[in-house]
Amino acid sequence: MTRNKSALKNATNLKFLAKHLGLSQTTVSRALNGFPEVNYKTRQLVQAAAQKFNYQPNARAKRLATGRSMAIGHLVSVSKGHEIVNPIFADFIAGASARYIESGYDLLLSLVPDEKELSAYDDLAARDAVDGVIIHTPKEDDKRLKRLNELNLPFVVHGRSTKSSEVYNWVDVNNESAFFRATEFLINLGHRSIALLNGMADLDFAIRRTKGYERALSKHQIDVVSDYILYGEMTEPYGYRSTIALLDRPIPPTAIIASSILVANGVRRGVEERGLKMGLDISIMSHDDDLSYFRDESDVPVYSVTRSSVREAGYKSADLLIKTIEDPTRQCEGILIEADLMIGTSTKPAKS
Amino acid sequence: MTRNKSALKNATNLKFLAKHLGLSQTTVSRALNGFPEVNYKTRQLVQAAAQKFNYQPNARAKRLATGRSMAIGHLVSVSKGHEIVNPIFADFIAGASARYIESGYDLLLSLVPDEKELSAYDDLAARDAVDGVIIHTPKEDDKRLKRLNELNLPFVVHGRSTKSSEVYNWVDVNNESAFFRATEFLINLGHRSIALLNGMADLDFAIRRTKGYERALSKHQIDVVSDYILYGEMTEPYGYRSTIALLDRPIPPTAIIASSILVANGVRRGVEERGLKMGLDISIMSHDDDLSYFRDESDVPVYSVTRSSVREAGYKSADLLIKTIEDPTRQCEGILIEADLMIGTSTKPAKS
DNA sequence: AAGTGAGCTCAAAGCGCTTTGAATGTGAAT
DNA sequence: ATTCACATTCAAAGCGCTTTGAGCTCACTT
Repeated sequence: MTRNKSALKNATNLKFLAKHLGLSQTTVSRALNGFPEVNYKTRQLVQAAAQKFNYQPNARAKRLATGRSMAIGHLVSVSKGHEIVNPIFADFIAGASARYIESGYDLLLSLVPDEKELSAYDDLAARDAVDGVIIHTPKEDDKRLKRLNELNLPFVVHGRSTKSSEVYNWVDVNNESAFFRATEFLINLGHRSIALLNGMADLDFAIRRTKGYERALSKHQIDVVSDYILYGEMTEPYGYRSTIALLDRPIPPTAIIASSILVANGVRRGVEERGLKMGLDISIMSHDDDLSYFRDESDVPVYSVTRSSVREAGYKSADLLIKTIEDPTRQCEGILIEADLMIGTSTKPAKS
Repeated sequence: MTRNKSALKNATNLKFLAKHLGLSQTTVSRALNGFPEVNYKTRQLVQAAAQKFNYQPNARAKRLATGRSMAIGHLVSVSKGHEIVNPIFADFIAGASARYIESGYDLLLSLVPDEKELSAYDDLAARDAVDGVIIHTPKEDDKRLKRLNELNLPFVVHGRSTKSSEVYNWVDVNNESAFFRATEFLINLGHRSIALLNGMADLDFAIRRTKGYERALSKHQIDVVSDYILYGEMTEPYGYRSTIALLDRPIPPTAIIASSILVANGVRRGVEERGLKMGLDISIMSHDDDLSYFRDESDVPVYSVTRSSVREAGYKSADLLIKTIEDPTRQCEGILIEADLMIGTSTKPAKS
């Protein structure tokens, strides 16, 4: 083990400042933290001196003294083998980070292997390293919720865990309604065989999406063909491969709904490789997380999509978590975000 | 200000453990931290008890006592207006995080608005919140390097800052050579008018890429047409728009080099919209950061690319930073990664 | 003149660890 | 029996902040 001397990066500490001002540490600390019992003039002097010496309270000491970590944990689990980082992740984090900065929280990020997912939360709690966590991509019955409630660590789920019996905070897009509307929109255009390229089958949002899709079909007396519902990791190649497979069937679908814009890109590739025109020969819809690096600024959007900003979801999740941390008596809350339905050129009436 | 009582999430602290064992805190601490002066049997007992009570030293207290934050900062600057999070970021972080976990560091992430970029480092240093930082997407003469050296905060640059006179650690892909090879590869296929869809013009890597591209042209006595070099935010729509513009010129290029696989996707969209066949009618190359959600697992790769794993760069950057933090006397080091040239179906000999 | 209370300020006690420097016990060497 | 070295262990002093509880002034009542 290293026996490191503290490098003392910043010599301007409270002690120094207090001595310099001829005041006690108590008064200086209170002056800077906005306590009312400090004389106006004293506070002015203290603030001026703090400014002058660029004094910032040492984060480590502050955390120990207050018993608060002023940090939020984001654990992202990565499966061994196919180590895919969800591309929506970056935008979600961007939204959350903006909210954290407003309240002075740090964002602690950790990518953990699948199998260590649960114990990673135990560690975090035992070390008391964060004041709360955000749960990403929950399963239909996610074990993490129970564990976190037991650990008494505040958390917010991005998404939901339908079959979990836990009480918890969540922020979610109305996936069921979004995919219901997308499907119905295609049905109203005359499409009868509509394929769904969904995410991984054990994820809660994927299940809700299927549900919305099936509800629309049922409503219009269209049989659900289980062959038309595919599940997989939402990558561009997945969209491509699935599309090729679908188009090569004896009876190919006339419309495809993709679970993300990345998948939709793969779908387009497949469609074009088979010499078809998107929109004209086959309609394509997608869910769109409004990712910054995929944003479509053109006047007429390319894809017809159900759109919902994942960055906004990040901001709202962070907001809810902070409220929960700062008021432990607070009731759990769920925030449901409705997606917008945007019509682009990728959907056209079905050929008759 | 809140006057929060410490919630005391985990009652199993050192004091408790020591009392329980009938030992001093000193001995328990040393037993757990592997100090040699602890009796073998005592250590066994201590470790057993720690295990039993799931004792983990409180992170806040440990940090204050050791004077180390055990955290690395990643500041990502986001421009107001077009708030784009670089998509390679997620994979880079994944690589870095893996290395941090090995050594017990936390990863502190913060997205700061452009204009606060420098002061954000000051804050981090003054609060003494991290032991080091990683610099993302450096400019050709990046002000951050000087600032960090002044602050005496260890750092590693992902990329380089060619015109900076600072001494610093870096991990970079050999962009110049990669784009030289890509360009020469196209030239050898008979292409003479080759467009380059580069990243933002003030970024160091973009400048190096242009340099490699121009060097290849010069070597083969081909005039550099400045109209053929475009700069922009590396998104899919940028690839698309630029391609349309290029193809609609009186003399369109016969080959296009894209700066990222995301841009290449846009290029393909433009090419196909103009009714051309990728490879056959126009050759496309790209740089490929081997992003997890874009990975092309097919036998014959779609794109011809210069490939270099950004995740690996993340791991190496983290490794270099940790070494620097743990040995402050260490000399600065630069790690240059060569990209692989992979031939796909998107490049064919130029039509004569 | 004594009593009261508001307004400020302070010394000191944590927060839960690590680390220093001293103390103890043990057996070998003198 | 005394000394010395070695192996263990411990009490106490930080780390740099926040917060408690007390104290000191000064103005204002009664």
